[in-house]
Amino acid sequence: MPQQRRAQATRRAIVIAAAEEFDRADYDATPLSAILRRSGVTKGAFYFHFPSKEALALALIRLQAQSWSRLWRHWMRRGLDPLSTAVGMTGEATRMLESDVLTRAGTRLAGQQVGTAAERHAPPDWEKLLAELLTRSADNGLLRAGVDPGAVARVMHAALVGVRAIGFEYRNGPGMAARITEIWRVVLEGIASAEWLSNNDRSRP
Amino acid sequence: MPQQRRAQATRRAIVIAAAEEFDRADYDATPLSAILRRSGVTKGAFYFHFPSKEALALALIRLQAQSWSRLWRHWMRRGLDPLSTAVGMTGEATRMLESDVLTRAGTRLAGQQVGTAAERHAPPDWEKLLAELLTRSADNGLLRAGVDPGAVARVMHAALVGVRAIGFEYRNGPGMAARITEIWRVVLEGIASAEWLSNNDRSRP
Amino acid sequence: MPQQRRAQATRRAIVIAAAEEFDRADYDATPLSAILRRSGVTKGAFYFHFPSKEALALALIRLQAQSWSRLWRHWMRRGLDPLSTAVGMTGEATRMLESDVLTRAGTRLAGQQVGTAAERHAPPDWEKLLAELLTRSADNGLLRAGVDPGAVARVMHAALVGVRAIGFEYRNGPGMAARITEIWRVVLEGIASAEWLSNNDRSRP
Amino acid sequence: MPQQRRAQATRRAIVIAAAEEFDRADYDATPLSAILRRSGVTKGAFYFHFPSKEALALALIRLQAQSWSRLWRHWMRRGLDPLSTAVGMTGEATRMLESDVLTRAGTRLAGQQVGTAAERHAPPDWEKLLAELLTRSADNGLLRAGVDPGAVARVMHAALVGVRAIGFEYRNGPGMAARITEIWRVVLEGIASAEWLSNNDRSRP
DNA sequence: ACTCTCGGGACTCCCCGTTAAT
DNA sequence: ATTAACGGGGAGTCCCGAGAGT
Repeated sequence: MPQQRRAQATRRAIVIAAAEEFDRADYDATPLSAILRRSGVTKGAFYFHFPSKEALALALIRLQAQSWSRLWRHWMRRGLDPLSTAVGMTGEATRMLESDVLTRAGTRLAGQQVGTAAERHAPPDWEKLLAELLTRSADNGLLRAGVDPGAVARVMHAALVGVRAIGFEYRNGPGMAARITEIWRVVLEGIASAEWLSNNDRSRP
Repeated sequence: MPQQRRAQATRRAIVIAAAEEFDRADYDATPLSAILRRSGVTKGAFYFHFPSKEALALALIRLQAQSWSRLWRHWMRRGLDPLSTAVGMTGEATRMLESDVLTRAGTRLAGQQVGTAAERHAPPDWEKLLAELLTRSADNGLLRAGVDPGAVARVMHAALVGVRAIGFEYRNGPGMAARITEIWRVVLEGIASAEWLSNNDRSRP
Repeated sequence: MPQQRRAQATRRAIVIAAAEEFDRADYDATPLSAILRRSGVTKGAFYFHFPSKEALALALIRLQAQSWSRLWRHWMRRGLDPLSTAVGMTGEATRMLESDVLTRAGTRLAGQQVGTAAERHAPPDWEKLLAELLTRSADNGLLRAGVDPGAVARVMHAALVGVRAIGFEYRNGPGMAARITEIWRVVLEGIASAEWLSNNDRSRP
Repeated sequence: MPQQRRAQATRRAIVIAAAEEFDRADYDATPLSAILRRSGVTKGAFYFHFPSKEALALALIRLQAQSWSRLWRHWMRRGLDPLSTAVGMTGEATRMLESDVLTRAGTRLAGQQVGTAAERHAPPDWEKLLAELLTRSADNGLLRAGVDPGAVARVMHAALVGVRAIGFEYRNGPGMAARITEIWRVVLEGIASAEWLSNNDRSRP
């Protein structure tokens, strides 16, 4: 166990270098050699830690799935009202995407056909999560009458994915987190109850 | 002249086969051989029409840019109010993405790092276009007071991109066009003037 | 058609170089690179002619199977008595193995697990062929009473294979063809009828 | 000493696993990893016991050479007449090949180019041994007049090797030992003196 | 002192986009 | 417009030692 100190470091180096490379290009367009060069790890060492390039990508995907799970649990436990939870959680998720290569690469890889669908196993389903939070918001009277929570969930999901894609591709403009804040501002204006809006005036940290 | 007839047909066959292949996988993951097999064109013939695989991809990107330009011109000429134009145009664009492989492949390729950025030359900037339409909408009193047209443009742009990405990746759920309609419905509720809303009741085909 | 002239030459060069290399070591122990170096053919050229290393080996196996078929047909048509046919045919086969690398390599490869058994398809069955010839010999009274033709066929088959293996491995001693002649001499002494022996005195060419 | 107990067991496990693997495929086609997996020994442990994969193979070859030596000594001491000794000894050798993986693998490896010829050092020379026994048989009047003992030795050697090769490759038919018995029957009919034959009627155990 | 984990690269086959010869 | 050839680079496997661990 203490023996594995060096091994752990090597494995970590591989994962980080891989994240940085997979963040720049597709799975297919990223040669293993680039990851090896960046991490300063030889082929032999790599294949000691991972059975294949694909396994490495799947590891990244799994890491990112875990990140989201942790994030969700954390926000659920904070005990905020569902609408604030949705806003806050998506905001933090976006900031994570901006700041954490590992999460970013994992998310990106999850959207490509790497490995069998089974191996990627159930990607984190933002749409369903948002639908739940918004339904509960409606039940608690945080949404205006007549607003369809499912529709709003789909809107926000699309916007989230879009912001991510724009952030990945264009890499300029307001920055992902700012964009998400802006989107919530516009959408909330149309769906949130007057009461919720007045209570959460201009606080979207 | 009769000679060029056949050349045109060959070129067209290549482009269509390429679109169908590039629509299924990334640029890198799509071997030229697959395109040749599908189009029934030999290697030699291909290299007569295109200097490289990359040039073919760039041709598809250019084609899609032209599609969008045509679409824009068309909707500008219809003389609708700017807000209806934005709604109608994005709807039709989405339907095109759903029905036309060529446009779809081109759009997808445009989002990957194929060729130098210069060669892809200015991608069609939906965000700017929407900003213009929405600014004019604000000037014409079609938006509620206090609504920031630029922000709305960014929201819709993100949503558009997101819908496209979701459609590409997940390939299930409401379908792109239905999603876009839904998004407009939610967003318009928050930004459109009461007058515009009453005039454009539930007509988002 | 005149065009294929060069292709044929290249293909031939590959096949011959492959035979020479496969004759020196096992399929697995023979790197493709050695074949390419020897033939002066580049990787690209090779893979234009053969889809894989395995396909090349299978081609050699097929070539050798054809050689044997041709040999059999030739000796069958000569109209000799069955016993003389068996003796003459095995002798010539052995001389072919000694002189022709192609046949030798093919025979050797056929005995290894290259490709699926189906792809190697029915190896030439010397044992069955010898059994037929010897049975006919018995029917024609060329064998002594009480001799079991099947048993003799198995003996000779084993001896043939053994001579081949010895020749491949040890590469010294009397030479394959001489060994086969010798074996026949010993065995015939015990099985051939007095009449046949006197008619075929010391003529084993 | 109690230490060496476990070491011996490990070494033995390696040797047996190696035999089983080398019996299935060529030296080159057998990865060291397969042997390690089968024996449950780690790479490090392996390289403690053997300096290289080749050394392991050579150990197997040596083991088999010793097996043969022991077999020879045993039959020499039995005091049978030389011809019966030859028959009995080859029979038992074949049965050993059938039943003992270790001997089988060693014999197989001895026939491949593993290590330098010097390292394999003088393979057990069946041909010479048979020649000696048969010469003595001739001297003792066990062979018919005019029979060349050396020729018969070469015949039987080839048959032996052939039977082994057939047994390795085809794995069907009468079984090695039965084939050897059959071969002796046919050959003896032609070479053994009437007296020997009548004394050793149908006893080839 | 002794295991054996971990790391090192050379080498495997082969697929790829591309060009030369025709 | 086609057939044929080119060679760089893809992932992955191999046998083996360096050096970290007990």
